[in-house]
This record gives sequence, C-alpha cells and structure tokens, in this order.
Amino acid sequence: MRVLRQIHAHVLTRLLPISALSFVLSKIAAFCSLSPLGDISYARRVFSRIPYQNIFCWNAMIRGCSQVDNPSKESIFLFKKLNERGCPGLNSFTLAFVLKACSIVSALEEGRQVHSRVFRSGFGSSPFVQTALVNMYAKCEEVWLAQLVFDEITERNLIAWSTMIGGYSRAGLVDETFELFRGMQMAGVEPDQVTMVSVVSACTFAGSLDMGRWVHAYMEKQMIDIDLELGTALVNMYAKCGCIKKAKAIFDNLSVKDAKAWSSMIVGLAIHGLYEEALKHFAMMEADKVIPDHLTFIGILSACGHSGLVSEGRRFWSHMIESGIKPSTEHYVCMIDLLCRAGLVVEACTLVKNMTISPNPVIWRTILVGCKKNGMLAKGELIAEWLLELEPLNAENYTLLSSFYASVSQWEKMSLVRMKMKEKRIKLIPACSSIEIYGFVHEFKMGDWSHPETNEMREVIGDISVRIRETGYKSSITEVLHRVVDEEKENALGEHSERLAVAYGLWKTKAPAVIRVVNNLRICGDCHEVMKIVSKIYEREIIVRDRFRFHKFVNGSCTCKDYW
DNA sequence: GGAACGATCC
Repeated sequence: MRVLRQIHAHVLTRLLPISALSFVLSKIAAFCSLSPLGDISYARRVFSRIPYQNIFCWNAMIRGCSQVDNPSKESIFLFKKLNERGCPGLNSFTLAFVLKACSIVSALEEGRQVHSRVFRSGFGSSPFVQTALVNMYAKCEEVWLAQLVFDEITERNLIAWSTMIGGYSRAGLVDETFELFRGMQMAGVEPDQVTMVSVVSACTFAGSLDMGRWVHAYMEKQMIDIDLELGTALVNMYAKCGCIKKAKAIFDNLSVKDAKAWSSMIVGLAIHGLYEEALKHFAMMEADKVIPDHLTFIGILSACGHSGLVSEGRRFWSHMIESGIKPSTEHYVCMIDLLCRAGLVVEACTLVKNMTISPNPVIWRTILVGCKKNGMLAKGELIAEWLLELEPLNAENYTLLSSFYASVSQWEKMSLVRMKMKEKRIKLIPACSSIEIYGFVHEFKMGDWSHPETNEMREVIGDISVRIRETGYKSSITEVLHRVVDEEKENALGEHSERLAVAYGLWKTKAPAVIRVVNNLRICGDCHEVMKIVSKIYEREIIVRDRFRFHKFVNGSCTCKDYW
C-alpha cells in the first residue's frame, strides 16, 4: 500500500489526459479493493474521484466491497447506483460479482432482482452467472430455487455441480447430496477437493461412519489429495461419526494446520470425553504458534464444562478475554453450563446479568437445566417464563420444562405444560435412533414396531429386560414421562428408540463389532444406565451419539463418567 | 479481472 500511495501521488502531480488518468486510477482502485494487501476505504476514495468510471472499476468495487470475511451490503448499493445510471457496459462479471455479494449477506430479495436483470441482460447463458445464481439461492436457503436454476444449465461444469452439491450438503439434505454426487459421476464430471468437502460434510451430518469411510476410500481411489480444508472436513467427519482414532490419524498427517483444523480436533476429542487430550491439543496448538480463535475457545470451554474442570474453564475464559476475543453468546453458554454443572447456578445467573449482549434462548435453557439438576424450583420457573416468552413455539422448551417439573415431582404443573402444548398445537420432536448394519441405515422411533423384523426384535428386547433386571436394575419413572405425551404407555421406557436400535444391533452383529447408534435427541438417564449394563452383560462395546456428544459404553461404564 | 469447500454452545 505504501508504494501504491506513492504512485497515486505521483499520478496526481502529472497533468495526464482525463482518459489516461481514469485508466490509471481505475487500476489503483481495483488493486486496493481486490488485493489482500489492499485497503477498501482507500479504494472507495480513489473510485469516487475517477472522472470516467468504466465498468472494469465498477466490477472491481462491487467485488471488493463484500468479501466472505467482511460481509456488507455495500456491493449491492453500488450495483443499484450503477443501475440508476443505466448500467453502461454491464457484463457477466458485474452480475456474477453482485450475485456473490448477495450470497455472502443472504440477500434473497436483491438476489431475485438481479436474477430478473440477468434475464433481461442476455448474460443468462454465462456459466459464471449461472453458477453464481445457483450459489446465491443455495446460500439464501432456497435450495429448490437453486435446483431450478441448476436444471436449466445445459453444460454443467465441475463448479456448477460442486455448487449445487454444496448447497444440499449445507442444508443437511444428505440423500439429495449423494444423489447429485452420483449424477455428477454419471455425467462424467470428475469431482475435486471442493466437491469432496461437501460430500464429506454430508456424511458428518448423517453421522454415518460407513458412508464416510466409503467416501474416504473413493477419494483414495480417485487420488484426490487431502488439502487443509478437505483434511479438516475429514477430521470432523471421523470425530462426529464416532471414530476419534481415525480423526486423530488424519489430523496428525496434515502438513499445515490452521485454527480451524486444530479446533476441529479439539472439539472432536472433547465430544468423545477425552478432555485431557483436548486440553493437551490446545497447548500444542499454542506451542505451534497457531492463534486460537473464538471457535477454538468454544471448543475448549465446552470441554472443560463437560469434564467438571471449573478452574481450568475460568482460566481459559480470562485467557480468551486477554487475547482480545469478545465473548459471544456461545462462549457464555459454555461458561454458564460449566458453572451450572458444578452446582454454581447462582454464579451462572450473575454472569448472565453482567452479559453485554442480550441472552438468547440457549442461555435460558442452559440455566434451566442447571436448576433442574440442582432442584431449584422457584428459580427454574422464573427462567422458564422468560424462555417461553422469547420462544413460545419451540417444542424443545416444553419438553425441558415438563422434565424439569417431573424432576421436582410437580406433576400437576407438568400436566399444565402438556395442556399448554396442546393448546398451541406444538408437537414434540419424535425421538429417533438409527443404526447402520452392512451399509443399510435402520431407523427406529420410540415404541415403533414397524420394522420388518419386529418379532425377532421383541425377543431381544425381552431378553435384555430379563437380564438387566437380574442385575438389580430398576427403571426411573421420571425419565419416562418427559418424552411420552400419552402417559398410557407404561412400557415406553423399554421402547425408547435408542434401545430398539441397540437391540437390533445386538441381534444382527457379533462381538467384537461395535454397536454404533445415532440419536436425534439427548440420551435419557435411564437409557444411559441400561446401556452401561448391556455393555457389560453382553460384552459389547456400544457407542451412542446423541445430539451433543458421544457416549462410549464399555464393560459397564461410559466415557462421559456419567457427567453430561 | 470472474463462479464451488473446512472448525460453533444447551
């Protein structure tokens, strides 16, 4: 920039013809807005003083004013200004750049307007504009519109396929992601690292280790190099799919590791209950001179919270603030959770009071869970009131509140919550567990006997209940109630979806195969106990991924040490 | 001078 400023000054002292001056200034503006070494505010100043602003510098400004690391609507305003001037010289670059800007700030309405401009402009057949449109709709969470545009593309190149696959993957539409990935292969277009990142992420979302392994093997066969981004996606996939060893192996093999890669590894270790390892990795990261960012701290704080490391948590909190990272809601959630789990609910509430940003529903839910664990009825009720005011239609809140009342034996209040739900026509999220057997995903809902092998499964379930009762186990009734709407289901506990899935796994596979179950909700306390016993009496390793983390049951105990 | 990718709390 220093050299550029000198050139700029030099240019201004010369009496250049207007056209030459415009040309030089537009080059300077373009450099300032586009180069990583540039300076966007300098670009703005230069741009505003160009006598003849050609389309080249307009494009550069539109592109430079909204970057992924600096989202802003300025590019869209610039485009509007250009529109007011009748768009002299508008080209496919302009349209692609402004669409990219719309995708960065999720500006659907403006994006649609640009889309109609594309129609009129005659640049609709530019592959750059088409892909930018697909990307814009996908980033605005309108994947179906993105698909419509994608369908219209006659010659789909690698980028177009990748964009669409990425759109589905980000939306968590796993089947669609894979269908498109197959379509791409059928069309004879070779996927690259960027494509594979999206496909790997879809496996992470599905929690499907078999799928992930298949994709990894495919990459090896196709000799697709594992770069930093793809490596991070793989580390994340293996960790979230329950194979922390493999995640670690891939992580260790990365030649360059940035904050994202380290964070991914740290969070992975933490959700597997390997807290010491997580903390060790944090220290290794700092020793490696990689600066932890706000997400790394979320990972390490939650690791401390889940393992009851209160003083370490406080230390990391101060460390974070000293590093100049302003705590976000997520950081507060980790810290509040950490304090609540340690029984320090009052201190957690003080922290909420002193928050500089307004607390969101997650904060209130965390405190409410804390009140539940510590039997604080009055405080919990107060929190619940705020929570329901803030989010009156979220089923999760009602489930939590009703389990809260159940835990303090307030049955009448609990049924009032149920009634309120019925009034507001709020439906519970049905508990659902899945297990993968020989590449097939079997899904079970609570009390669901629709599986074709249901009779055989009943026998296994029966066998489990007999054998665990022999060990002296008794089920806890409060756990039944908060998941069941109709209390008439007395045996509902034995039919929790995770138990059905585990029973199926026990029956279909033999030791030493690990039974891996994915839950959409948090595992209940009673099932947690049962899994421990089953792992011992059946001598099987069981890994359950619930909404938040992993539980690995081996020989009667769980890696979470019952602290979750 | 262009379009696609990785880590986020309860």
